[in-house]
Amino acid sequence: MAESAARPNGGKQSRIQTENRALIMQAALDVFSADGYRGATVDRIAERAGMSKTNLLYYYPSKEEIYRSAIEQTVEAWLDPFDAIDPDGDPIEELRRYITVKLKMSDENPEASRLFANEVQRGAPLVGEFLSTRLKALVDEKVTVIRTWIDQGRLAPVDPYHLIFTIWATTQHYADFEVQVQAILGKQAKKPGFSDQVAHAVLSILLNGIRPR
Amino acid sequence: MAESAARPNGGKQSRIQTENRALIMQAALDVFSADGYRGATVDRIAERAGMSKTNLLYYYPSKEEIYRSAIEQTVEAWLDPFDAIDPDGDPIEELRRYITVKLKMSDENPEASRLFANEVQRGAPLVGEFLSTRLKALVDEKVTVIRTWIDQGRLAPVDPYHLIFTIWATTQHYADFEVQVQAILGKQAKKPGFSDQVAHAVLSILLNGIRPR
DNA sequence: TCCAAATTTGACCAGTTAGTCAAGAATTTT
DNA sequence: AAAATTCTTGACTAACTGGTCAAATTTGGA
Repeated sequence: MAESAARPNGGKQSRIQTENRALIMQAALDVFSADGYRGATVDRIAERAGMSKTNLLYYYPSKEEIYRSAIEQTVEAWLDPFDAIDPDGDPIEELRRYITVKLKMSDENPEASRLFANEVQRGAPLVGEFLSTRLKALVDEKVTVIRTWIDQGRLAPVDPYHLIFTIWATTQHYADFEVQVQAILGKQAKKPGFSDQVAHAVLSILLNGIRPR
Repeated sequence: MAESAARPNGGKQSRIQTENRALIMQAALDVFSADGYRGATVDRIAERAGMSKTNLLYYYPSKEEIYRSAIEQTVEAWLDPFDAIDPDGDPIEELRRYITVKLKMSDENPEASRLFANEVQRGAPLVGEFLSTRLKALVDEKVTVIRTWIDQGRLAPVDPYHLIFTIWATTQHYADFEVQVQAILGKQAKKPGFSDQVAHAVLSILLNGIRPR
């Protein structure tokens, strides 16, 4: 008897499984991030993945499951560099590195950023739980680190929560509002060195502020 | 012969017209900002506006037209305070005022912010033209102003474009990621003085930076 | 090669959606 | 008050959507 594709044998995936699941995830990222959960159609995701809708539903049992997988994948990738902020490192260097990594992620995988943004803007029906438990705990932890740095005089006395929000906002903006950035900057936003230029400008503003010195 | 409601007589709107159009626009803002263009349904907008779908379609001929109206309204409100940045004012004061106003807009009308964000993230099918013409021109104008301020030594030498993006990103974040902010800050994010607290923190970071002085 | 399992698909179904239509109810004008 | 206009609605349609099913095709190991 043919088993569900989710677990064809002892948890191992065949070559075809691995390939097709990867194709589906990439297509899901593209379509969900562009059209939102309700706006996306399984047909479109299938077309983008180069297979029939029926076949796609052989690998993932429902639209919601495809979405859930795509979101989970995105969230994990999103958390890693934040978690990596080192309490024992130099504050400015740690934040510089985090901002640089996040800008790079926005540049290289803007669809993931938009998918997550879309989910949160919808009211986070799926990741709401995650936000108020795991993410909140992690943020609280980093906030303590930042407070220590401030107490040691190694960082200006800013509200750590809003500092984190400001970093998230700024770095995500270049993915989420990519079209707007390109409309305003023109073709320069597509040139090779652009992401370095962004990193330099953003770091300059967040590190030094805009008040003349 | 009954004429289209769009122009019942010489352009004047009856009391009922005015009332219902306002109801529809508010409902459209709510629903489109939560579910996106494709995810929103005319039925839901009508329900939210407290009338039948058929009646709603009497006032706006199609879903797209409802969306277009809501977007246009939002864009206009969004442009005003940016346009108001005064070349002859004090740079820090002008930017402080702009940031404060934008934060207030995010606080008071987060739906509008999310509607616009959603449109841009979708690839700006409707406002794309606006972004690369009118908005670009306005941004270029303000960039010149900021450059002058920098040349006069009244502002730190930052890239004006990215300064503007940073301000937009940060101020919009509190509307677009409202759920995330609340999940992390808890109930404190709902208290009366919260928006002032946000304004203070964001201004402190953007004006002074986070490097210790 | 042969066969069982895995993969793929077209036809189909039930529910939803944008928009139409004709007719009834409310409001304004005369 | 009567007539004309504006407003409102339920019933309907055609297109689309998520998901099922049985049958065909392909794959990989013995």
